[in-house]
Parts: sequence; C-alpha cells; structure tokens
Amino acid sequence: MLNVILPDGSTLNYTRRVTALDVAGDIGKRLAKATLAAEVDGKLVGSDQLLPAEGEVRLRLITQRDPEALDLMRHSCAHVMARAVMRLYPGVQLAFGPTIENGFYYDFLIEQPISEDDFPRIEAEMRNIVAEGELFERVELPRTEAVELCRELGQTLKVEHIEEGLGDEASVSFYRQGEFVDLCRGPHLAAASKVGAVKLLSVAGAYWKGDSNREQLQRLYGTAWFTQDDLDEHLRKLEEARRRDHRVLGRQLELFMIDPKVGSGLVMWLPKGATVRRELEAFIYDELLRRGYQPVYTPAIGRVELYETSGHYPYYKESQFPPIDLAAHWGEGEKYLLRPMNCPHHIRIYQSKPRSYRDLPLRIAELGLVHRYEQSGELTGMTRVRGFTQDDAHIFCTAEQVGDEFRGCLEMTQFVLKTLGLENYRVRLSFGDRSSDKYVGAPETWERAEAALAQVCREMPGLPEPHIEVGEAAFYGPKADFVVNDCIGREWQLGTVQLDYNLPSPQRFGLEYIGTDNQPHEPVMIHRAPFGSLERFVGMLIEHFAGAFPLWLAPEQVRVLVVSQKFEDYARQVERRLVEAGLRVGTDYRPEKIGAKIRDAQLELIPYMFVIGGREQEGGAVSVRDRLQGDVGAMPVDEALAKLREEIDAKTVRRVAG
RNA sequence: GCUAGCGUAGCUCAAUCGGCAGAGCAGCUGAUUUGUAAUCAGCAGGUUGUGGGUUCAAGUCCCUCCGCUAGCUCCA
Repeated sequence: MLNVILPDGSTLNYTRRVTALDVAGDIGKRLAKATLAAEVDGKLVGSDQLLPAEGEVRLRLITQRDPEALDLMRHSCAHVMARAVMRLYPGVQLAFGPTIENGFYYDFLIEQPISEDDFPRIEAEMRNIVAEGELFERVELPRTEAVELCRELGQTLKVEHIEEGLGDEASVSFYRQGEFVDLCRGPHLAAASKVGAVKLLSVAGAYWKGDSNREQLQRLYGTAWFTQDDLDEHLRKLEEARRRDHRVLGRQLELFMIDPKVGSGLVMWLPKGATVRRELEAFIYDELLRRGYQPVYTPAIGRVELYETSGHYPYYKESQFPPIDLAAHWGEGEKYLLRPMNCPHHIRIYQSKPRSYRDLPLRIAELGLVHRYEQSGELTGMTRVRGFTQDDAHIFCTAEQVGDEFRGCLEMTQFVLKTLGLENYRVRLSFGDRSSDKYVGAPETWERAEAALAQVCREMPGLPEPHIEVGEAAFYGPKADFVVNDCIGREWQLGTVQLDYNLPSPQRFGLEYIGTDNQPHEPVMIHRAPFGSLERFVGMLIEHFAGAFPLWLAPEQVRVLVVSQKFEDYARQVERRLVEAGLRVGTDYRPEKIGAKIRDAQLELIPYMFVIGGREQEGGAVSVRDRLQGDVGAMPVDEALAKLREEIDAKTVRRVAG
C-alpha cells in the first residue's frame, strides 16, 4: 500500500499504482486540470509518472502558481520548438535545449542558416504542435539501446553525449511526442497543450559543448509565459532596456563617442561625459584619501620584461596589443608594452626603497589607463573596450593585515554603491580549482586565502551572503567580484578585490619588508578595483539612471531660460551668480517660445530650469521648474541656489527609474 | 576569433522587380519677442562604410576589407 502525504499534512492511501495526476484527480477535477508536474520526495517529476507501489511519499502538485512551473513549461517549449524546426528543416541535428532566465533556447546543427525571417514559420509550426496537444511520453532505455536509438534517428551529437557525457548512467531517459523523440532528463508538462504564449527572439551561433574548436551550432532563443499579458509585459521590459541603452543615450546626450577612425573599443569622453567622470573621480579620490590611500600617477606603457616578470605577458599574450619593438624600427632599443594592468608599476614604487613593517599597509592608488586587445566580437559600447581606466589600487600588507584590508575594500565599495543608489548587489567569491594546473602557488596558501575571504565577507554587516564559484579565480589568487543590479534588475559585473600571494614571491618580483625581528619578510598584495573601469561603471550608470543623472553628477545642472530676449540682461546676472556659486549652468537665449525651450531642456534631461520673464526680473527672482515635478513656482535667486546646493552636497538620488 | 544579420545626410528612417537618392528632426539664414514639452518660411546638407566585379544601368546582385548588432568563445 502507498501512503501519499500532501503538503498540508493530509494523506491518501492507494493499493493500486497511481500517478501524481491520478492523485490530483482524486482531490479535485480542477486541480487535476491545473497540475503541470509534481514534486515527489523533493524531486521534480512529470505528472504522469507512476508513484512507488508502496511505502510513503511526500507529494506536492505543481501548478502555474508554483515557481518551478515557468521553468518546466519553458523546457517543454524548447522541445516544441525543436520539433517544429525538425519538421521544417529535415536533417537537423539536435544539441541541447535548456531553459534560461525568462526563456529557453535550443542548439541545432543545420547546413542552412536560419534567419529571423524564418521565425514566423517556426512559430506557426509551434502553434500547430501546441494545438495538436500531444502528450510528452517518458521512455527509459538502457544506455546501449539509447545509443542505438540515437544512431537510428541520425542524432550523432546525442550519441556522443550519451557515450561521453553520460558515461556513468545505467539508463537514460527520452521524451517522445509523436514523431519527435529527444534525449532529455525531464521532467516535462504532461502535454504540449499546456504551453503558453511564446515568441522567438533571436538566432545566434554557439559552439557544441562550449568549445570553440568544435562544431558551430545555430542557437534559437525564445521566451515563453503562461499568458499573453505576461509575454507582453516581458517584451515591454526588453523595450525599456533598449530605451536605456548607454550606447544610444551616450550619443543622444553627447556623453561619449567611439570612432572607428580612432579605433574600435577606444572610448572618447565628450565634454558632458567627461563632467560626469570628473565628479565621480573627485568623489572616489576623496574616499581614497579618507581611507589612507596614496594616489600616484604612472605611465601607460612599460618595458616588456616587467610583464614577463609579472607573468602576465606570457599568460595573456593573445589579448594584449603587441609590444612596441624599438629595435625593429631603429636597429637598437628595447620593447615596450602598452600596459594591460597597473600592478607592475605600483610594485616598482613599492620597491623603490627598503620597506619596514611600519610602512604597512601601504596603499597605492591610481585611476590607471590600461589597454587590452579584446577579441573583436567582444567589444560593446563602454562596457567591453580596448582601453579603459581602472579605479585601481594595490595594498601591500602583512599576512595578519589581510582581513582588515579586505574588509576596508568591501566597506568603501558598499559606501560608494550606496551613494549612487545601487542598493542591490551580490558578492561572488571566485575560488581556485585544485584539480586544474591553471593556478600558481601552493594549495595551502590558497586554502588560507579563500578561508580568509569567505570569513570577512560573511562577517561584513550589510553584505549579502557571498556566492562561491570554484574555478573562477585569477591565476594568482582568489577574488571577490561585485555584481550589481541596476534599477531594472539587470546584473553588471563591476569590480573586484583579489588576493595575490604570487607577484610578491621570489619567483616574481620578490617583494620584502623588514619585520620587527629585523628579518626580511614577504608582504601580501591585494589588487582592488571595486568599480572595475570608469568606462564600464559610467556605462552602467547611464542605463541605471536612464541618462537622468542625480544633480551632483549632471553635466548641466541648471538651464536659464528667458521668456523673451528682452530679459536677457537680468538672466545673465542670474547666470553669473550661479556660475560663481559653482553650478554647471546652461542658457537658452534663442528667440524661441518658452515652451520650445522647456521641451528641449526636458529632452536633454536637465534637472532644473530657471525660467525668467518680466515678473522675475521685477522681483529679483527665478521661476523654478523641476524636471520631474514641473513648475514649482517663483522664489528669490538665493533660495533657489541654496536648494540646489543642498541637493548637490547631499548627493541626493531623487529617482532612478523612468 | 566564430556564426548570423546589418551599414543610405549630424540623428531617426524611406527609396516597388536592378531604372533620375528622398523625408522628418538637428544645422544655417530671415521673419517672429513669445509665460512652463515643438512659431513660420527659405537654404544647405550624399562618391549610399571601403575596394573590386556583373550589367546598357547597382543603394539594390556577387566578392574583399572595415565597422556595428545579437550570441558563442575569452575576460589579468
């Protein structure tokens, strides 16, 4: 006899074999109709799978309301799409078709390229399949028979996957829908008819098993929701993201440009973007000084030997601009590298004189310009570029000081992110993989460093529980990366704090300090660039604020508008006072109607407008128009000025969305 | 780097089957002197990304290179 325990504690007993769907049917007809799958003793299974004959099982029925449901439906949706593609393109080889955030994809090996023009056909075929409403039927086969089946079906990628990827499994499962059979762990919806509103989004290349030496597949991306409304809402969000694209806003608002004649991936900051950057830099420098960092300036190139010593040149040779070889041009001279990182220069500053334990921790900071030859397909706006400015610093300290210093880095990052209204972020701890030979240094050193990082993160007030990812570390040490959510929930990987026991070692630069025992010791290095690069950081801020920066960052903080050119003299007096008070002021003295001037200033996302006409001139006042609230009335110039000053000094973030 | 798509005026876009390159905004000139999201008129703006090919004829078809977009691979 089988004893089925439901989440509310009630139980049902069966002497015959039943499926989750049978149980749902015994509870209620509507529940049975709504049931998409089931969780049996914590494991997700199809609703049509037989429960054990006897014993006791905990059963939870999954309906649209459950968080797993969407994922399940999207997975079935991937199968429906694959089936549609196989009907339309004979000879297709199937690869993988998992769910992803908000949707799913499926990888196909086909000779003939699929383009977005083909989407309507594929979608139509998918609708046919959903209308046919066939059942997803689970079939378990012994490994050898499974291989045989895939061979018969001509699915050689699946054959390879069973033989190499699923080598340990005694049996493997398939899902069958009419003529369509696919290797799949499941579970699935009971039938294709439960698939909701679907839209194909894009097609792109992908490598078989993620290996760039293997076959290139065609990956079809789609999104799926239970209702048309949910789908429409999702498409609206995608549209919203496009509207905030920093590449579009960057051009519209004249913040930055990238010119192919100068070079791909090389950002030029236009005056308005430069203003935003300058304010951020000033803010960051203030915080660095407050926290005992010592700013330096060092050159953007260095001799190749320097990077051979650090190990970066051999390791990352392919992704650096090739050395400048003076000998090749002039018959004699050395080779220089456009620096791909700042640490060697800072290390040489450390080594410029003997260091004592009294000098430590030594914190050397620089907004350092570095260049890396990123692959052409990687370049994107300001977020992935070939020349960028790291908010870099290197901390040289004793092993005992590592915890405190690491904590200090986290604290400063928290403070800066909070100031910008970026309250949602996570910390990803990237650890080494002991089984890989990619990493340098002794395993004990790694263990110690990783334990220290994890402990500090866990003890840090206000910091979310860190996610640990093994195998993501830099080759010289573990790191903590900041992944920030912007106001529409997208993730941005920004900066990083990294422990380094490698560069100070005798095999590299051989750093030393004299300890209290009058003996030389090896310091530990911390690399930290909590915002990554200014380029990426500002790119993220543009999208986060949708181009409407808080007053302290806004390139133009106030625009003085005259109702008629008759009032220009008074307006110029007001303008002068604002400029003298340190505000960034623009003016509009065109012989235009006031409505047109306001419209232009609104579209340029200028936070405040001071409107001046006869009434203001008589009263020594300005009419203040707030970009967000509209007309807020007239007030004396001093009062308006004080209001703005206060908002600037407080670095107020008034609104990020919209 | 790979796969696919794309590249027309400063910007956003049009140009039927291969048949005289066009509009709006921005710009310039003139008129208008305006009270809280677009005043009117005129003018100018182009070797259709580059180089080659097919054709009587190429923005349109083919090839090369450059660039951009999506994704993959990479990311010190």
